[in-house]
Amino acid sequence: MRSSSTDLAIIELLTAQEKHLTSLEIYEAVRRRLPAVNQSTIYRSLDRLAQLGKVSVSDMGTGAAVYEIVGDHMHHHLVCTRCEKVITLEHKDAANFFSQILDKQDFEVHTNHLILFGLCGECRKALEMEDE
Amino acid sequence: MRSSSTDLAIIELLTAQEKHLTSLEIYEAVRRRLPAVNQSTIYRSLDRLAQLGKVSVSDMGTGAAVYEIVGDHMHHHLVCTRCEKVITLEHKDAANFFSQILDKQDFEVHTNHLILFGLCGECRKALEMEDE
DNA sequence: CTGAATGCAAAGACTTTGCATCAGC
DNA sequence: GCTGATGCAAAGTCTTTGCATTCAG
Repeated sequence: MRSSSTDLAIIELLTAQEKHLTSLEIYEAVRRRLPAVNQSTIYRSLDRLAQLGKVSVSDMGTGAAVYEIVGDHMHHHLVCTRCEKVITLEHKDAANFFSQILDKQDFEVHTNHLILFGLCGECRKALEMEDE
Repeated sequence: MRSSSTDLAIIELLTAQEKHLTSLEIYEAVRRRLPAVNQSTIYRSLDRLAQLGKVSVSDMGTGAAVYEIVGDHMHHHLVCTRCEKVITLEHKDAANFFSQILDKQDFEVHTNHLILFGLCGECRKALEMEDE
């Protein structure tokens, strides 16, 4: 049916990719398959998919939201603010932290896609060199 | 000196408040003291203060960034997505998580103001009632 | 005088919305 | 025909930028 053509294209795109994409990146990629697609359709489709819990939306503070498929294997991202590298953090490494919060603060964290900014090892070393 | 009048007004405002404010809220509050102040001045001032590490900027996914004073006592926020309540999470409760990431992933988290979304205890109970 | 901060208005980036149209049931 | 998805264009929101002006030192 027509209703799912855009949704489907997005789902397949995000499933094939393993990283988060901006709406613009998604728009450009989907347009290769559906040349007539409009950007507002992408936004509407993404909203729908987010509502259904099929994609996650995060704001990385860059002005543009990023979208990612919600798979069975939940994970988070460590973003290096110097080299922009994105490192995956397995959910199990955060699960303990989240359950501690539930115990101590009686608060159930729902964030299904945590993004932490900082410095990766290489950039830390590079910065140390610079300081000398 | 003139250079600090806006900066100072913002610092004092954010110090008096204990929560994060949007640039618009800051603009409107500062305008009560400095009626002629321009919104772009607020943005430039906030940039400056963020650069100096005096305020933290976070994106709560609402489209508008929120700003908060960086005090000596670092903390994070748990935001209930149902009742909008904001709970403070002491940094020491997150420090362990961050140092684990440093050990395991060789990544130094710089996020000085983490915002986690989820459900507070009251809302969890309320939702359980609804389900019955 | 010089450099930094400001006001103002315009531009920019990202996203949403109103309305007519179109596909599928 | 009805319902939901789409295209198109306009508007909206938040933020940035260029340029002339103003202030402090």
